[in-house]
Amino acid sequence: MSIPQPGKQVRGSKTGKPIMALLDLIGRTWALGIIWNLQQGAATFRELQQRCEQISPTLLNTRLKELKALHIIELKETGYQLTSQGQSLIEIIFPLGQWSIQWANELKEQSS
Amino acid sequence: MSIPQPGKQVRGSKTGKPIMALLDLIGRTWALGIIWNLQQGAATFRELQQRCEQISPTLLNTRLKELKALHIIELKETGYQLTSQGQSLIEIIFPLGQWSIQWANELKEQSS
DNA sequence: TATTGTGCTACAGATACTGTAGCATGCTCT
DNA sequence: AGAGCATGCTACAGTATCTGTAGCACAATA
Repeated sequence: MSIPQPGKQVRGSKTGKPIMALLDLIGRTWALGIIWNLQQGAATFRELQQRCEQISPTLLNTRLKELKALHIIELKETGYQLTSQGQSLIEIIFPLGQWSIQWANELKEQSS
Repeated sequence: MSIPQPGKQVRGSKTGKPIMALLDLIGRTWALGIIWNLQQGAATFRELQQRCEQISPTLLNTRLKELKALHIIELKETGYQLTSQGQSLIEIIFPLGQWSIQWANELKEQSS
């Protein structure tokens, strides 16, 4: 699967709109999970594998390459970590944690 | 693929944490794309197919079922539309549009 | 009755992901 | 030097997921 670069045709859109490249990227299995788990701080490859519970090393490496190529994460001496762009992305995504809790509660009510 | 319900084990996590169910859900191909395209207002099945450019009807229907089951979208007389929960979700996701534009610009600079 | 538009399904082929094993490299510690 | 251990990462077979084309069943309209 090719890396979804803004300006180019991506999976799901031929327009090259940045949002479509981003949606393609974070719509891939585990991409958001990896970013989410890097919130806790830098992690080595094997640490990340553990944080992500069930990810296969093959896929982890593929996603890491993509995220690196797009400057969302970078590999430093302490391990993989978010770049400043990655940081600003996660600040947007962060409220999802709170939202998901409310959502879970409402689903519980609606089903009872 | 089973529907990722908060409280249950999902793809990528055994803990049942709501955020993990949500990340599983929106990490599936096209899930975010569908939600994003419903911003513009309600759409019939075939309208949605067109907005999503290249989605297969099989997958579109699968995703719609999941999103319906989780009360993020609903089917009304005018077509599929976001529920109030879906609306609040998209308000969180909305800033991604702006972020992606900045990101695209920075990628352009960094590669030149 | 024929046409057009719905929502949706079947199914074969292509693509993406998992899980296990293990390689190559660089440490540290006898 | 040699043995252990941890690192990032790869190979590959098996499985799950997605695409693309065709078309069904139903309803409204002409």
